[in-house]
This record gives sequence, structure tokens and C-alpha cells, in this order.
Amino acid sequence: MKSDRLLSILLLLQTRGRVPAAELAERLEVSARTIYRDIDSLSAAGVPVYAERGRHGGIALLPGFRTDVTGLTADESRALFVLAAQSAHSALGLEKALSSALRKVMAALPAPHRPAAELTSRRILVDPDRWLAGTRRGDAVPRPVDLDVLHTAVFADRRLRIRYRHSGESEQRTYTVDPYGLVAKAGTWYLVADRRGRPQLFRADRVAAATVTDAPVRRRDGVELADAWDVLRREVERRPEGVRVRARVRRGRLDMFTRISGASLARVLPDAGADADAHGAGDGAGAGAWAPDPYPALYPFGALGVGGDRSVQR
DNA sequence: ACCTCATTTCCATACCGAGT
DNA sequence: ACTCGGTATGGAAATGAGGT
Repeated sequence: MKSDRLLSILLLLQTRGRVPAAELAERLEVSARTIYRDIDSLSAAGVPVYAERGRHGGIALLPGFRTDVTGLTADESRALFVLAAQSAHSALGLEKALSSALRKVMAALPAPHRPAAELTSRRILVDPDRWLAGTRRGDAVPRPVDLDVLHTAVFADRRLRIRYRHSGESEQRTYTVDPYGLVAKAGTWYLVADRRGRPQLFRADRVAAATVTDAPVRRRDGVELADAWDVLRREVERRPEGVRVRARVRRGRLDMFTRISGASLARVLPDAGADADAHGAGDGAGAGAWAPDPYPALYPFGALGVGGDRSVQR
């Protein structure tokens, strides 16, 4: 425990410069007295750490002192910061641990690697959750060359010219866009970019061709990938499109049904009675369910079967 | 000179393992 | 079971540096 804390202190000091003992104590959940003892231990171990008294004082490392405990290459460190964007950590209650781990990695990275790792965390997002409407079709993987070009434009801060095929259209359109970054949403890559100053989402596997231009990117002030993504994600999930479906599902399987379909059940119909055996149900009544506007999309076909109009609606 | 804030010193408590 | 030594931790007062 103590050795872990000593390492945390060391890396915090590397990252932040001078830090008051009270702040270290708060962050590491011990008393300031314990922090001072840890500083003594670090000092005894040969770490050039010193305390500065008075107003604006604090604990600091001698200028120029750094540890490099990772041995990571530039690409390896960038890969770590892509992983770090996953919300799964918060779902597991590991958000704090992740933040602490990243702080350690960032602090321990060789100085030349740090800007790239930091940039990666701002230009790449991984959102493992499926769209509310449950997009399942295709799951097409973009040709590597497409993603490479998009990737290059994002990190080189250049405008991008793309030929893009919209959903349901056969012809391609050409756009010049200002990329914020790439987002992996449920395994599908998207380019988040401004087109004529407005944020737009482009599925990477619908980008037929892409060219990185010489023109520098024109991003809106103060807008980061996460902000633009948040706006676009909400827009997509508000869209009232999709397929209206009425399905028969065993009552005991409703929970699994909504989980698999990725949709929220709008209404459970009264017991379908005579149709109860339609799927060989032995455990009770059938239930009709469909999703009304504004979320009418369900894609449960195949997995559970669809009863068509056999459900009874009162 | 006085005040504020950060560090240091002193002392007490808790816990653990080894020895009796 | 008890004692002892070592380690870790926290509270409170003292000390010191810098700002006004």
C-alpha cells in the first residue's frame, strides 16, 4: 500500500510540478502527516524531492528529474489512451482506478511521447454502447486505406476531402470537412467533422475516397471531439425513423427481448390468449409489443421470431 | 508587524508478527 | 495469552516563509 502511494506521489509530482502536501493527502486519502513521512521515504531512496515552505509552497522534485518506468513506444502509449476512452470502466466502478492508472502512465511516459498520447485521448473516442435504435445490419469494416486517411487527417489537423455515399443513396457526394476525430461506436467507425461549420457524422465504411488537403483544419473554438460527438449522438437517437414492428414474446423473455433488440419496449399488450402456444410456450401467455414514435425501431427478427398481426390488441 | 499558509515536531494509537 | 519491537498513521502545536 505504501509503496503504491510512494509511486503515486512521485508520478503526481512529475506531472504537476509543485503540489501542497494537503492536496496530495486529499488525493491519496491519507493525512498530510503521512505524506510528509512518504516524502522522507522517497528522499531516503534517493529521489531528489524537497518541500518549500510558506505561501504557495508545496512539495516538488528537483527540476529535470524524471523516471521512465514504462518502456512504451509512442504507438503503444497512444494505443493505451484509445482504450482509456471506454465507458466500460465507469460501468464497473473502475473510473477512479483508470484515471489514476492513466495519470501514472502519462507521467512516466518519455517526454517526446506525451503530446501524442494526450492528443490521442482528444481525437479518438470509443463508445461501446449500441445505438438506441439498435443498428445491427452490415457491421461492415471499412477498407483499411479509408481509416488510415481519416486517421492521418485527424492527427495532422488538416481539412479532408471525401466522397461519401449516404444511407439509401446510390450516388456519391463530395464534401470538404473539418475533422474533430474518430469514434468507434459499437464496433463501427465514424468520422466526426464539421461541414460548413456544422457538426456531421460520417460512417467510415461509406467513405468511398478520402484525400488529406494542405489546408489547416478549421474547428470551432472550444469544441472538442467529445462535445461534437455528444451533439451528434443525441441527434441520431432522436431521429423518428426505423421500422414499426409488432412482436410476440413470451412474458418471461421480455427482458431478454429488449436487451437483444436494443430497443425500449413501448407497451406490453394484454395476454394474447389463444396465441399462447404459437411458439410452443409452456410458461404462460404471449405478449404483444411494439415501439411507437418517436422510437419505432426494433430489429428482433431471427432471434425471437415475429408474430405479425397475431397479437391481440385491446 | 502581523497574518496566512505550509511544513515540522512531538506524541499517541493501532496493527502485526515474533518470541516467550 | 501476553509482551515487545517495528511500522503505519493521525492530531495538535510549533515553526518558518512570504505577502500585505
